[in-house]
Amino acid sequence: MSKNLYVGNLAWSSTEDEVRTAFEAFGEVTSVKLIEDRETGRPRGFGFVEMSDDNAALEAVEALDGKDFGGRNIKVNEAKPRVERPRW
DNA sequence: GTTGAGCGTT
Repeated sequence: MSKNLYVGNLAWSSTEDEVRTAFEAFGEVTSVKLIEDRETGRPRGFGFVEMSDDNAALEAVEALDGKDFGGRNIKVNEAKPRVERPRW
């Protein structure tokens, strides 16, 4: 099973590769998505990490939540289900 | 050349 994770309080200098590497230390990372402002293009300082193994994802949450990352304490939690694009 | 809560548009 896969689990989707929310990562917040990221440094603006943080990249998807850094986040991916940090989470790959606990399990296989399916995808990494850093969110940035759609209007201005500026990084918002948070993102999402999808892991193939849910228990590994929980391990990463417990291990990386509140930990120093990029000079800042990041917040890691289970992400809320994103609304799929409505198509009608 | 900036800023700081927070859940994304593939």
